[in-house]
Amino acid sequence: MALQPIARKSLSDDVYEQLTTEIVEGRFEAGATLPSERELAEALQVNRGAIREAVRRLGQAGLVDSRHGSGHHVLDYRRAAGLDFLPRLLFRADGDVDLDTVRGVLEMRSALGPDVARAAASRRDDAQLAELHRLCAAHAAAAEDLGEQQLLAIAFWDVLVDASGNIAYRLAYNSLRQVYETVREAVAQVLADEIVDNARMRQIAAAVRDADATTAAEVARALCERGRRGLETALSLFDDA
Amino acid sequence: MALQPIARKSLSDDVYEQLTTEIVEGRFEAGATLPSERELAEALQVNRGAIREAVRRLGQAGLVDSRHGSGHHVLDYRRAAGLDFLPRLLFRADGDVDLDTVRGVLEMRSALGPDVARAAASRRDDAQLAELHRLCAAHAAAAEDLGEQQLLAIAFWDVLVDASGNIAYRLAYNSLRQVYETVREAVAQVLADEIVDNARMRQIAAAVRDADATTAAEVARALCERGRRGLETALSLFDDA
DNA sequence: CGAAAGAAATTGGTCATACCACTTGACCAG
DNA sequence: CTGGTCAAGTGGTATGACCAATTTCTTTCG
Repeated sequence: MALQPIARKSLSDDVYEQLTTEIVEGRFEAGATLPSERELAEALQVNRGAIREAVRRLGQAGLVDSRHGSGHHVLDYRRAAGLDFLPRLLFRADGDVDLDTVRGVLEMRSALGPDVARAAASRRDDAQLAELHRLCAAHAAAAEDLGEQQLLAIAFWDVLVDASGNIAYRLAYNSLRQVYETVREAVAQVLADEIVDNARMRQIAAAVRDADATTAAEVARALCERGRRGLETALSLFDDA
Repeated sequence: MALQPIARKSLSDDVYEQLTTEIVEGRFEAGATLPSERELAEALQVNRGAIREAVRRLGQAGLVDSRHGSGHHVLDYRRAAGLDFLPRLLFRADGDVDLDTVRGVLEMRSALGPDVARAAASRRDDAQLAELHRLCAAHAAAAEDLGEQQLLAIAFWDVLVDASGNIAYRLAYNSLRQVYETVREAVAQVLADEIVDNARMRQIAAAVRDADATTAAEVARALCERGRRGLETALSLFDDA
């Protein structure tokens, strides 16, 4: 593996992680009140400012509701958190990947992907079209290198999402991608069938070029389903073991 | 209008809003560096802690990248922000609603809604099923009261999303709903065709009961499309004016 | 002159302490 | 039962200081 920049985490990052973990794992139940900022500062041996920065972020993420004079009240993250919080649910307490979350992400991608391609076919501009074809060619040239093809496939979807001209798709894609990046290398083999499918990438690019929304959506659906089947196959082998 | 709780916003909330506005409207371009915390504190006449709380949230939202000793660097929110940031893009500088964002949200809903219904049909439990039917009945009883029917329709989808058993759908729904809530009353008339469609709600509930995923998805698609057509019709009238 | 080394300035990160503003609950007067 | 008062607890804001990483400028030396 290539060298990685050293991950520096500030104190409040650490506090944030600890608190989210406690909440997700139910040690602070919905409806409960967080310990006071002063108590948390004492317990975690950090300054109150660090606690406040972390709790503010909890509020933004939709995990707590802060009320002046009353305290920080824990919410049900399933009802109040947004898609940005999904990466935080990918790993469970024991460090294992939560497979239901992975399944959910792929299911959502299968629902969105076709419509992204459909929209891109009707709204793409020439620069995006050219970039799609360039990526298809690079992808073909990178055969035998799964990791590289995976990155190119990501870049391909990135352009497609841009071409869809839908800011909601753009932001949702960013959120899902954050989950994907976390486990990218680990799932490369599982998704290999999809990742190496240069033919379908080209078909999508061609359909987008021809403004053939129906074909673009249909091929995108088939492409996403390949990855999904790959995962289900891997999981079924897992269950047998 | 019913009495509303008084909205209190803290200083850091205000700072956060101002900074997001500046970034979204391009006065701080991607790649640029934010003024130092000390400068911001001086300029906005608040203490540095309030600035830090706000900037931390910018970092969590994906708008800036903070580097010790270097500064807070502005990112391209279109590429780095997640779906949680969508509500912040709903209103433009002049206070008008950004119609492209509304279009995008409805488009995304049309893509997800059918798959949510499909998944719900295969995974729902009895309690969720009963709740769906209860909401259908209440919705029928609330005819003539568009606002009430709108709330019941939201509750209906809420249960459906739960029943889908997909945490990604759950969180994405939460994000989209935050956008919807912001303009809920304003768009009730525009989406009226969908909101009053008790027949399709019942069809979905029935299909979910019968574990008929295909029908559930198909009817959900038709239902979402009604709302979308309502918006497009309203917008076309708008363009003529 | 140019590159390397070092010093200074700038910036984010952390800390301690104080005080203000709001909420809550207990108690009391009407 | 209502409304008022009060004290304790909690979040919100403010200062001022110092640490740590980075950037910029200056100096030094080949």
